[in-house]
Amino acid sequence: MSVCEDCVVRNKAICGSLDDGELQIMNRIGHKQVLKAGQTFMWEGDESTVVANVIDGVLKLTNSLDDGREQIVGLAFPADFIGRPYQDNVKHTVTALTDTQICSFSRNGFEQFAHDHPNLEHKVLERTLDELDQARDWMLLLGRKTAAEKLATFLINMSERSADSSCATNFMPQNQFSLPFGRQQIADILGLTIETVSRQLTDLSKKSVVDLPGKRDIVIRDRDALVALANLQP
Amino acid sequence: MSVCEDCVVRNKAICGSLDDGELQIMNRIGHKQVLKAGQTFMWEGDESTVVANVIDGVLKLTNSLDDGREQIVGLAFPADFIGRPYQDNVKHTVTALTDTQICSFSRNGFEQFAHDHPNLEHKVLERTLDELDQARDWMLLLGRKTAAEKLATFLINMSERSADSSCATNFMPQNQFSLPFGRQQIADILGLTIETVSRQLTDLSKKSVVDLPGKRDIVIRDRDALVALANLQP
DNA sequence: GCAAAAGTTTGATCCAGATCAAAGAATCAA
DNA sequence: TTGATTCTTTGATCTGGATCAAACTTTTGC
Repeated sequence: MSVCEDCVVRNKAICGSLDDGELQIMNRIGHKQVLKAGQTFMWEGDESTVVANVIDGVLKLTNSLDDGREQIVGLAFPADFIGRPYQDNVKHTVTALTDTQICSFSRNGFEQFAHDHPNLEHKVLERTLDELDQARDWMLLLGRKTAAEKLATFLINMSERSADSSCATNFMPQNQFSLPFGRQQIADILGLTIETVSRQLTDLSKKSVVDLPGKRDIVIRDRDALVALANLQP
Repeated sequence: MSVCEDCVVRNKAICGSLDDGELQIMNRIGHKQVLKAGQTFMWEGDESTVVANVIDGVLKLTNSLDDGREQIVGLAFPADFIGRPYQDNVKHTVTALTDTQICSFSRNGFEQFAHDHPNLEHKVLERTLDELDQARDWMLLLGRKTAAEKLATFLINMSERSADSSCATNFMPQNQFSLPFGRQQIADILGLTIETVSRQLTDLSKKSVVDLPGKRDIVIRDRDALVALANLQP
């Protein structure tokens, strides 16, 4: 396995808090691992035995009901942390949306290492607090926004996330990007049906707010209009 | 200000990880504070300057849109931690639902203390991870459950939370409890309107699944039926 | 104890988004 | 290249929950 020095997400992931010596130890307990698109890394209810950093690719975190209804409760992009330390069972399913590379650790090994390196644990805390804020923001969307507002908010959000993962020096949101997933997945993120998602996107396209050159491609033509439609909270 | 030894939530709150000496230091930087029912502790977007432990009472965390639509994104019960360390602005409004007592710290003081006491920071991390799991569970409810399922899930959930705050030795969920809030608040938790909440509760009462002796009182008469209606994920 | 205010229930109606159905597009396999 | 599969769009219809409206209940203040 290659050393962390080569790791593309080294500076953005939690390991960014470690010095070279610490990184070597972490290196010893971590494993690079590949997931094919569609492959599930852990299932809701599973015993929590591994945690990982995403190196490349996108994963979805989902909760679902026994009749098949599914809600995507989070997305993990490169440098994000997945898995559940300090808890015996994981609460949501983690599935790769694209071919994915992760750097995984046994939960025990990770917890031990984190215990000895408060810097690392602090990074995990900061990340978790951010994710909690994001999850709570999303609750407003799920509980109170209309379908049109949901789609607009989603597109703005994705354009900002695409910016992060593309180029480290340029944090401008991208007005042109490709989604790592299809219409059904968008529906599962927004708490809508696939038909409603399709209709709303067609509407946005008819209004010339966005272009849809390919099935998964989005071009934002009128960002101000999209922001207005999103009704972002003040 | 009285010492932490008298504090009723001492063992359940994050300060439970501290020894007596540490607690005395924490005591020096903390202030007991009282909030009247309805009083807002911090506003969404405010500069983050204070954090606190809830000693007694219940608070709601909310996000809202400029046209008044509101979503309750969390509840804080005794021993819970509120506020946002490691971030310059808070992302949601925190408001007392009942008369409330909290133990508050300046964010700076708290962060400094946490930095010097990894045990405490670890407790905050564990709590934050739990809250994140809960928030994500709630996203499934908001995005995918029907009104009837939402009400049933809510009642089961509240009965379990009431158990915790009442008696430390007995963790049995209570079948009889009083809610710290009215119908509109329930609607804001579930992403429904007040009318729908009222109708669903009336239905449950007609089916003899619950009794509603007072405006804010709930008696669960048939817990199995309620669990079945809640469609809790497997 | 009584009027005013606030919160809750109930009824009638409406509509945003779901459901059902089928026709395109794109992708894939051989 | 073609047929099969999968995904997406579009159309028609239905319905759960919202909205509008009004009556009822509880709480509050004097």
